[in-house]
Amino acid sequence: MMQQQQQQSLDLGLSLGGGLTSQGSLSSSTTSGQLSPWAAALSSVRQQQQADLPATRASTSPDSAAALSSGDSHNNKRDLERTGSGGVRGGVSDEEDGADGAGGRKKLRLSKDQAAVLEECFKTHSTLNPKQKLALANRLGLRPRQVEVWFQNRRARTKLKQTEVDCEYLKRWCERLADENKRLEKELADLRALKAAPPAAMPSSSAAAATLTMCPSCRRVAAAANNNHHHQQQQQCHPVKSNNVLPSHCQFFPAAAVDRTGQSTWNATASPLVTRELF
DNA sequence: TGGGATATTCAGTTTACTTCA
DNA sequence: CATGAAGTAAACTGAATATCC
Repeated sequence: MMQQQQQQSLDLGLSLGGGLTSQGSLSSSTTSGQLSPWAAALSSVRQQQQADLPATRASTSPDSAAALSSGDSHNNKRDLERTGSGGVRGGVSDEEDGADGAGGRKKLRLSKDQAAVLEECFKTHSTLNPKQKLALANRLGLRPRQVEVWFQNRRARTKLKQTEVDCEYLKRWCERLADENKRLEKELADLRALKAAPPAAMPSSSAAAATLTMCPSCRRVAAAANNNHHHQQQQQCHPVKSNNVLPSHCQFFPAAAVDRTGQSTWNATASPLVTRELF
């Protein structure tokens, strides 16, 4: 038995799921010392092997408690099997041993403590291996299947939130591109107007060309003669290299799109979630 | 190497329950 | 207080995929 427990403690925390590894906000906070949820789960396994009814069960719904009290070994054995795609419709498959004879699917509402523990564990690992699942279930007085379902739904919620963040990012990026497009069209119109200017204003075509300047960095062309170009208005296109950040108009596909460090060009409203690789 | 069995995850859906007007 | 709509989350289904034998 002790060997099994030691093996469990070795196994726990070693199966980081690959499903959401791109979501650094969930895993980045993890440090080597943050396996306490699993350690606690393990210790609870040891405790509950000696105690039949853990206190946390009082907070679970009647059907859950009934299912548990109706015979843990039976339930655990069944839960180790998958309910599977061929499972009985309506959730009766989980309750068929007398927990809810009426046949209707009763829904458990997790207590705050249970939810907190699950959240804590989810921060550490977004997926569970079977031993982790069992340990958590024992600690919380839930069935392994319930823990498994909770993690599935939690992953789905996380993904949904991340999708919302991505959508917001794309929306803002689209707005920026539209602005940039508008500006370029205006610039093109200016150039065409300049080219079509009457010779009276321009003594020669070479003289006209001489009045055109180009920013060496952004390669934007403008007439130096008039002060309309932003280079004159802003003194310089890229005035001071204070922060090594290119101006926005030079960032058609900004580093933010592939930068996972959060250096987004629109991070003024930095989201709590991570900007994903979008391109 | 191909195929069946099994396990796991995910996307989508259903449904019990809660909240609020 | 009763009620129905809307929202939330637990639970389910089926498909895809990986691994083992």
